Amino acid sequence: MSSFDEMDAFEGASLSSRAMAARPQPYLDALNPAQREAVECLQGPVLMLAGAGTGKTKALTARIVHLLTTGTARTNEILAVTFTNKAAREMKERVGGMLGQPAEGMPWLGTFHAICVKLLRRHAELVGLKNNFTILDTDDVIRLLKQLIRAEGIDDKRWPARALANVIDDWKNRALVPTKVPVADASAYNGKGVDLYAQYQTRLIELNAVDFGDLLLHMVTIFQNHPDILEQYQRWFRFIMVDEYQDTNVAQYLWLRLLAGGHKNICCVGDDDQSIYGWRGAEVGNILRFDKDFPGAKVVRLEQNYRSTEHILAAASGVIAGNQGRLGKELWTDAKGGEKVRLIGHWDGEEEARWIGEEIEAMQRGTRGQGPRDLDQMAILVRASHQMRAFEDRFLTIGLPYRVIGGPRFYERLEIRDAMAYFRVVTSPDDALAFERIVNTPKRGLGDKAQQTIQMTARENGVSLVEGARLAVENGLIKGKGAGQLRQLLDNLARWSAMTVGPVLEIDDESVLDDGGAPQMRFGEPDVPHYELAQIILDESGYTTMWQNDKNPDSPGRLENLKELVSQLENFENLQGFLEHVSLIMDNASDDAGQKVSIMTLHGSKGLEFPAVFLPGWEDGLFPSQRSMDESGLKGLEEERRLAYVGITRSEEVCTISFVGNRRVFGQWQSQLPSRFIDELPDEHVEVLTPPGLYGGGYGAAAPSEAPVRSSIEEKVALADGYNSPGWKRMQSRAGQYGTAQPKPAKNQIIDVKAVSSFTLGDRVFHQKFGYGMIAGIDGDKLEVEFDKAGLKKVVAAYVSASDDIPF
DNA sequence: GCGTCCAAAGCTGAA
DNA sequence: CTTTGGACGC
Repeated sequence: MSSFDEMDAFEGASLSSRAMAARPQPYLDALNPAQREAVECLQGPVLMLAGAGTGKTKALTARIVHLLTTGTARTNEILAVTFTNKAAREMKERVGGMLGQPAEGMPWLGTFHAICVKLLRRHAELVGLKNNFTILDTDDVIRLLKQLIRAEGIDDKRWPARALANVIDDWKNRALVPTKVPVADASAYNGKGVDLYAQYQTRLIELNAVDFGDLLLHMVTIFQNHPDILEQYQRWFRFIMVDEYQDTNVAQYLWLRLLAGGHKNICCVGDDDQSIYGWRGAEVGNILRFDKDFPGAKVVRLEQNYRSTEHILAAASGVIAGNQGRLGKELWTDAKGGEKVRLIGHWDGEEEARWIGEEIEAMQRGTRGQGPRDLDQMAILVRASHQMRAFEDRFLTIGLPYRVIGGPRFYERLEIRDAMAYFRVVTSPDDALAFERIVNTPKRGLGDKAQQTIQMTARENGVSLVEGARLAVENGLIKGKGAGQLRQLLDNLARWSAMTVGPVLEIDDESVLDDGGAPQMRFGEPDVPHYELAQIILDESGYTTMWQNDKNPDSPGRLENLKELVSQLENFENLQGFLEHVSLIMDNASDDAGQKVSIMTLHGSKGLEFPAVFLPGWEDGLFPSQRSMDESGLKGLEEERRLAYVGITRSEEVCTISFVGNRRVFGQWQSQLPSRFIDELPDEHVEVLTPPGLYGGGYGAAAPSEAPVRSSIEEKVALADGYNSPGWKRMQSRAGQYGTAQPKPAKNQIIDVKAVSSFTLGDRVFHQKFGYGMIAGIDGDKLEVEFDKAGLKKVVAAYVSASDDIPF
């Protein structure tokens, strides 16, 4: 086997033939002809069209290994980009595995964002940044935009900052700097979009900060404006590989095209049928026109699927066939037989969760005719994250271990973000956003007015916020209790800063590029270990105490999280390194230990596979998502369909699709129709399950206002026998017409003014939040109601409806 | 300046 | 149903 030491012996020369002859290449023997073709074609542009489960990652990693063992490239000459950290990690591991040792030497294997951070740190000054710039996450961005919006006198209720953030993000994805935004987009955000975008960019530079989109955008700008720098990297990255090419947006596409422009040794791997990120600017067009960008490109199709049984594959193919304008691949498999895709309907979401929970337990015990399965082999893939809740609730109840992947992330929690803001202020005192966040957390008697004074002082003197705060307090502009507390905070900050050491970025010069070393960042040695410093900061700032004194039931949990945060810090060399890791790798540092069922979104499941997969919530409006169809029409629907395809193709052996008749949306019952994708599943590859017991099966027919009730046996039978018949479908579409016309219960059923007067003392009423109660008093349009559970409350009559229930 | 109460909005998707 | 932000009272 090769090793990096051995490879050093080949340094600097063109060695392919010698190396090839000298080394055994077992990784090549493990490939099928198509994979091998793609792997062995090292020079020139290559497009690998790889369907789901066709050994794409295997081929990609084999290609890297092939580049290395043939001596064609050295590890640091290969630029390999992925979209997720998960994918990058996996590829590193697999390259290491094939080489027989860890692939530490692949410095340029990573996500677009991680690689761009490295590059941008080297060239930050070219776009007006310092090399220790901060990376803002979505939360910071929104807060910043809100400030700008309010400064413009725009009502941020009518024009939410979030909407502007989306617009700007969209422009950045399309590699549009403010001056390049097309006239057609001038109306964006009430006509103020472009102006605010420009302001926002200016502000970011002032703050020495970037957002996610900037990482790419700035690098594209630099490459475009500095041909010499671009050329350096073109020489440097002699081989480029891109995973999930169908998901690249315009900015990423330009970035790649610029870098590959010289040698054109670029190998892109993708599957147009798995393009599911159109909403964040991905252009399927990139993959469709690859051979126009790179004339003479070799196109290889991987069509043999090694993952799923033929029924699962056929079901997926049947669904995706409904899309127009595909490059067209025909997946096939040697694996014959297996179970059909299973389909089941339930009364509501709770029952769906209950049934899936039981099914999982049965699979675990092996009583479902398959032999026992580990929980790790099972996954629930949902369309929208709010669907997860029903499963979590249910699994907690029955004590079924689960793990949520990509759910509410550790680093997005309030306490973690606060703690990190402290770290940020300490490591870079210019970080205004972080300072704003912590200045009055815990409460230091520094409210709106004091904070405005700080802002003004800073602006008038042209200094940072921290500096402005010091000036303000020294000049007695801040009064009362706040002044002393602020002074103490500032002293603390200065002290903590002295205990750490700022990043000593050693910008490597040309020679480093030429002699083969990757650009490095090095940091000085701090006086106190950073993890101890972190603990000190949290304790001395009073932040820990704040939660200790908080009586909320979740406070202990928050303290736990802070402890966890500090202990994770030990894995990093310094606070800066940690902060960067956090901003780029928002992975769930979930406890991998133990057997657990995975719950995740369909988007999050891409690239994964499980023996048994559950796909709940296949209902029109939820999946395909109404919003997607409203916003993007047929294009949106086709993307949803690809999502369905991705979901089904995650499964190896058992795939169970389910839908419900009633679902609670915003706490209100809505009747649902089965997804149109269910109609598109080929009958001969689907088995319709009869719901067990006497429950379930009904949908759309019963008034959703009542709590779920037992459905009739007739309904159940109709579901079991008739779902495939044209008559059933017609019935369902009719039910849909009636269904949507049905009066909605509770909240929406607002009682008009005339009706209000009809309330009298003693009437039974229903309130969406407080439940049932009796009217105890009437005061204009307000009612005093003695609620059965919530006690006496004064509520607006419009939010109460008459009820004829019987108190229990 | 801080806490409490109430009305309104929100649930795609994510580095 | 849950979360959030604004209004109001202390």
